[in-house]
Amino acid sequence: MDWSDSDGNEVLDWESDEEPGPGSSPARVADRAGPSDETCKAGPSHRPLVSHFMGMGFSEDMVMKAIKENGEGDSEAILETLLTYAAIEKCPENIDHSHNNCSLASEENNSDGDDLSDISGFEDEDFTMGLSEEDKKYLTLMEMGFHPEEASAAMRRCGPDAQILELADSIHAAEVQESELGESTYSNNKPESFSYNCSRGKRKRFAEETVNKRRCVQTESDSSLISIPKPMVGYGLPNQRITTICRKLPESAVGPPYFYYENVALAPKGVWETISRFLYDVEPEFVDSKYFCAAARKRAYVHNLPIQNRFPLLPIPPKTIHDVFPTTKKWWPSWDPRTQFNCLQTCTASAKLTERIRRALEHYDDLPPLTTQKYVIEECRKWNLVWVGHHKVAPLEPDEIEMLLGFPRDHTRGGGISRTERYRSLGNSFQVDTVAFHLSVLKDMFPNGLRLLSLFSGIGGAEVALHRLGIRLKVVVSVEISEVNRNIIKSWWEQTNQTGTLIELADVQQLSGDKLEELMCTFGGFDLVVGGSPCNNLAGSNRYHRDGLEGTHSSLFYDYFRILDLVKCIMGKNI
DNA sequence: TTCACCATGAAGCTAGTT
DNA sequence: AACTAGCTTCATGGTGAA
Repeated sequence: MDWSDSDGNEVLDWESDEEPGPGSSPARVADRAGPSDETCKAGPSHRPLVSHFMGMGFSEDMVMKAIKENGEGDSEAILETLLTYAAIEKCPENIDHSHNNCSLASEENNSDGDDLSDISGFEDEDFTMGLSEEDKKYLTLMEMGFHPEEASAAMRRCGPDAQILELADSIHAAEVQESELGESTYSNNKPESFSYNCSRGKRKRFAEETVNKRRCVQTESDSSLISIPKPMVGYGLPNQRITTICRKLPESAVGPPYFYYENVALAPKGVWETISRFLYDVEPEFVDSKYFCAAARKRAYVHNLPIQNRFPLLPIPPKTIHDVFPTTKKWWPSWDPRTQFNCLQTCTASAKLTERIRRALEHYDDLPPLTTQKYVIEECRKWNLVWVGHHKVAPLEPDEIEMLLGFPRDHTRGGGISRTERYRSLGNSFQVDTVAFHLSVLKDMFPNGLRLLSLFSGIGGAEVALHRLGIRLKVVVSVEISEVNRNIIKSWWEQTNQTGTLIELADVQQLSGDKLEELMCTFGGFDLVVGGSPCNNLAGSNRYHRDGLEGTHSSLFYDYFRILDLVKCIMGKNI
């Protein structure tokens, strides 16, 4: 059986997509290799300093020039200059400006190396505007090629006032210590016991190994807790000028197929460790959609996609409440400081609550007492209420939520779906712009379209994202338990005049190996396996059954893994 | 301490049917 | 009028991170 693309026009080099290319971090690559012998060429007076920076991966010429510019005394300034040089050197050829509206103007302004104000590496002020100094330091560390967790850990160790150089040193020191102890938390080559390689006969061993893995969770979770990076920007945001982060995937994680798994970031302790362990030790990418739209949505994504040359969907959505809903500005009281929404959930505020708020405010003109303000703001934050009149708040309408999440207007409207059901479906969905940004790297790889296996499809967030990216959907096998959601996808499929094939199935648990093999025989395999399994038992807002990954609904994650693993095996990478 | 969180389930409501 | 099914409303708390 030939599992290559049926069109025979997409021969991908699956092994090389994460190789350090021209866009990879000089800091990172050299860091791993250790200081080079070339250090000796540096002048005697500068030698320790030059070695230090060359050890971080900067070229000798660059270091010498930076020292000359700043003098030897100010290491922090030298480092900033070096980062600027690195940015200038890499930007034009490594960032694909054709896909986004990234302007080179500010880069030109910085090209003399004197203006270091933009060290955070962002062109679009939108994204840096709200960031604290601490956040900016974090981003700088990431641009230097450090892993998000390394950066977070160093910032915890060194405190909020630590300078970049001190933080970088701290990370190096930690690495040295780890290597001396013979264990590396962030190592690309994890111990054998952690890996789970797909191989012949694996399907038979699946159940047994799954149980063993589950058992491992309790004992290992304490020693390798994943910390959530702050700011929650993942491997970078749109219009970020420097994308130097380079990650090396564990061998067993490399496709085909590509996979993309999503769930709530703030899951109970140990959950993401378990998910990551199952999904071939790929570390989650934590992203808050507040950087992509006007509503927060803290999620983690485990995927084996390349992270270079991502581009955002256009038009870029507005990121403040006032920009999205200009009419609310008229009624927005000065004492309500919100500029963005909290997470759009599956339930909305009751009419009684909005009435209680109206009554609480009716006796005051403009400035109610602080206790009233506090009460109203608290409820507004909790339920994402907007001001629609004097002293009058209201929950967001379903079509407004559709817009915020990046879906076409009326995507969930009609077809017999109730209003409550719309809220629930939307609350459970992807934020399309965020997911599309991550999936955008597939556009150049699959110019003729791709074959998608979409598990827990919901209202088709992944499908909509790929479509909006202009990626043709040759085949979509969508598995979704809810009939109304399946109808929504089918309706969208017809309305958008798709030319591919859509197959809708109801239950991931019923998707057997045989059925999967049959589908893959028909279509020649899948290029991408997307899924966001239920979060019911993980979400903080569930006060009844927050039972973790073993909960009734959330344990369906294991079906995502089971199916992905089957696809990997059938695609035959190791057969 | 404060804040946020893809929720749940019982009770009430409503439209349709007999 | 009585019944039913499906939908809406309402009240409810704990965990984890900063």
